[in-house]
Amino acid sequence: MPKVGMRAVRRSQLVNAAVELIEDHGIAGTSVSLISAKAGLATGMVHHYFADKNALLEATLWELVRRLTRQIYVQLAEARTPTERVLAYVDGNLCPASLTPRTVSVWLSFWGQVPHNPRFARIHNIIARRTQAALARTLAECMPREEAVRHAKVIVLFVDGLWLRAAIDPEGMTGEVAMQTAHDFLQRQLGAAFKRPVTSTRGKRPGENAARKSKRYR
Amino acid sequence: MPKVGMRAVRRSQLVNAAVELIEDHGIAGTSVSLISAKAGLATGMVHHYFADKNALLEATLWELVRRLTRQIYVQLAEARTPTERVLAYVDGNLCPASLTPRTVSVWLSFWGQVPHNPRFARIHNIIARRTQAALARTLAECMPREEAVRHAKVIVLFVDGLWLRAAIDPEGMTGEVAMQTAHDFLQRQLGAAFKRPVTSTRGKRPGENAARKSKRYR
Amino acid sequence: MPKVGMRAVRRSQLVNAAVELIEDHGIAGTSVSLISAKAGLATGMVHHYFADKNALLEATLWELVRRLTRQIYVQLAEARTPTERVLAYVDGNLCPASLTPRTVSVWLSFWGQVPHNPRFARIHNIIARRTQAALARTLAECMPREEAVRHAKVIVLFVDGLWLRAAIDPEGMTGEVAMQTAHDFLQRQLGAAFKRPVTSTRGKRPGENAARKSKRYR
Amino acid sequence: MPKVGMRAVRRSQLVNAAVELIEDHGIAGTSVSLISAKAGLATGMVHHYFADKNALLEATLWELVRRLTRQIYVQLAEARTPTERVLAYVDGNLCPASLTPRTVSVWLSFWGQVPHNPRFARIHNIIARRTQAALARTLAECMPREEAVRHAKVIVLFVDGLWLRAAIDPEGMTGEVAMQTAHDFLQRQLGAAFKRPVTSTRGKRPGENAARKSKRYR
DNA sequence: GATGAATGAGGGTTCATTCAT
DNA sequence: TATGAATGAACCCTCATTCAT
Repeated sequence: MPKVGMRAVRRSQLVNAAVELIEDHGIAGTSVSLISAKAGLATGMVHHYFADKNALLEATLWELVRRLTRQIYVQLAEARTPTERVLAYVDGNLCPASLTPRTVSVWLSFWGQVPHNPRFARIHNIIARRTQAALARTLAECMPREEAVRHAKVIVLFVDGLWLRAAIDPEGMTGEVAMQTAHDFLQRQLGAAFKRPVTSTRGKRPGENAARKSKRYR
Repeated sequence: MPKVGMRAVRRSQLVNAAVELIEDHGIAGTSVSLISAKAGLATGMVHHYFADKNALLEATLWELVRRLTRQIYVQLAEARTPTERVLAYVDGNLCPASLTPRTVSVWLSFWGQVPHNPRFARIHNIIARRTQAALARTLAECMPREEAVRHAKVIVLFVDGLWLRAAIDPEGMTGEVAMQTAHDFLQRQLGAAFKRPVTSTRGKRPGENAARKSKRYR
Repeated sequence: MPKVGMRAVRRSQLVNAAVELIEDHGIAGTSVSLISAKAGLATGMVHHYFADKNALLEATLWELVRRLTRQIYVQLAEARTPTERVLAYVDGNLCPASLTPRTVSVWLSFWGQVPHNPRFARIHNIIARRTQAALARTLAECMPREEAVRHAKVIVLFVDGLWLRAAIDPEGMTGEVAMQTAHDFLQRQLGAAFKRPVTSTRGKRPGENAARKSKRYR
Repeated sequence: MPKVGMRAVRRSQLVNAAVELIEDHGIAGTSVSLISAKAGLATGMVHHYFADKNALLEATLWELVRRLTRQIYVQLAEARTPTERVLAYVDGNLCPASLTPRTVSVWLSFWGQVPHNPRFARIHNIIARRTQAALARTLAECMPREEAVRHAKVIVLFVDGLWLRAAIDPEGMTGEVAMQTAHDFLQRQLGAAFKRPVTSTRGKRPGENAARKSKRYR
């Protein structure tokens, strides 16, 4: 009889293998047989557990989302004030653990598919909307709703810009630089509302003690 | 003697065909035979005029740069003050003529190759450095050098963010919206230094009467 | 489970098809698609069972070595004295079963690749060394070691010369002629040490009753 | 009006370029465009001066024959006795100037084509017959005709064997080694008829002072 | 005489996918 | 559940040859 839970295990094996391969060779350089080989499985398994290559890639994209979300949770775990929570979002996206050249490269690969793959486009839009909404909600705690939305938009755009830059110039735009740039920006952008001195060592310890709170950023 | 000047003509044909195909199907979906077919040439011609597919793609990327630069020239033609020149840069990048879904899609395709293609990476870094320097130089006309550099960085990042967003959500982030968002942002970001009321209809007429001034953005 | 043992079967099919095609059209005229077609398989199979065309050709060369070795075994099976064993080597190389125009043609094709293919060069050198050593060992049974080595070298060179000649003039230099020429040569070259009257009909019956003895020529 | 003699000049340019390329990359790796490029001419010129690629290769083969013949002339120039003339033939074929890895490699390339190219086969047979006849004629000056023919055959085969070996193992079988091996062999093979002490430095100076005598080896 | 543009078939190779076992 | 054999279209690229200029 079939082993229980095999499905989840196998899918996870394949997805993780796919992430690594896309990091190294991009989506174009990642074939089904490479994925199954790296996962230690036979080629046939990919189509046994996924409808086709695209379905596997879609699951892979969700896995990326999950990983990034986890980083944000890590930061959120210790955030107490709205200001800190905004920072947590930004830092979760830009901390060295998130903004590695490899990670950024995978995201870039998927972005490149968006215009020709409605499924990917949909996922990205969901994420973008979710993120912006969460950010706006947080900001609304200490400023008028309208202003909060406007700021949320700007922050998301700025973070996206940092990611794109990191992808194109991984040496010049490391996680450290990106965080510093973002902090400076936030300081000026949010002005008085952003009182807290942004000097903490936050983002430097990707402590595993978090990842439990606030489904809001999921 | 064989027809003279064919080289330039054919290369141009092939590059333009490549742009169109990448707009429609991405780099992955753009094969050499499709390119030559769209250009109305035999498959062999691609390798007669380019070392390989990659060389053609590189030329294609430069063509994209050229097109974008031309839009910036269009805007610059009528810019008189530093403020207007900063706007010209931003509008050249975001005006509806530049930020079409198709154009954005091609750029995204090339960005996706950057981590695995040193040639593309080099080109993108050249452009980024060039752009930021030009912007900083312009801003330095009305503020301290250091501050100018800082603003230039932020503006470039913000524009990049807008492009990425436009790529992922072409409906929501049209050229018009992008320009408006950017103008609002600039207004706040540059503050007093940015006195001029940004309300012009600029960017809506991609007049061909320009493209002559200021080698600085070249 | 997939069919077991297919690997060996398919590789053999492909190698045999390659031999036939190279016999007929040379290596240059033997394409992967021709090979797979002659083997009754899809083109993809070649790269499923071999790293690339070169790996298939390498396996094909080893198959040729195997076939030639088998002929030598056939002759060795009935050899009792050192003299007879020397003759067995020579006859195994030159008997009509070995020295057909087609066989010679395939070898010539591979020789032609040697200067530009290190793998082929290596294989040929291995064979040459092996052969000469075996011959010298046998000759050493009835003459001083030094002399045996000298004779072995000469015999190998002479046999090579006969192969080259057979390749260039298959009509004039048939297996029969080659054997007779070699026997005359050996008679004179080895002189007294070569007492046995070389008149047998050996080599004319490629009996399949042998191929078991003496690992020495392996 | 057409420049006189251009034909010969151009053909020579192309043939020499072909020799160099085949030395480096074999016949398979030598394309028409490579040849014309190396000759400093346009691609079209090959088909202007030769019927097709094969005709050029044929001319190239004849050029190789010419070069080898010239080496034999060099040796023949100083040969006085029949014995010396036999040596001259052998040395002309094997002297370091003739038996370079590159030269041997080109010949091997052409041999590889022989079974599938009647034109090449014909040329090779002409040369072989010519050579053997000349050698037999010389030997007949100091031994019975029948014996001379037999020896001529053996010598030619042995020299061919040395070439093949040199092709497959250029390090081990240099011109020097080949000459020494051949001299030893001749000494023993021809025995009393071969009185002259073979110790001269012959073959070490490819003096250009010869190349005039005896059309017999042409 | 000389150029190199142009062709299109064919080269080796990779690939997602299917399926018998 | 799991294997990897099998397919064949499509990939990029090379080539000998022709031909307008």
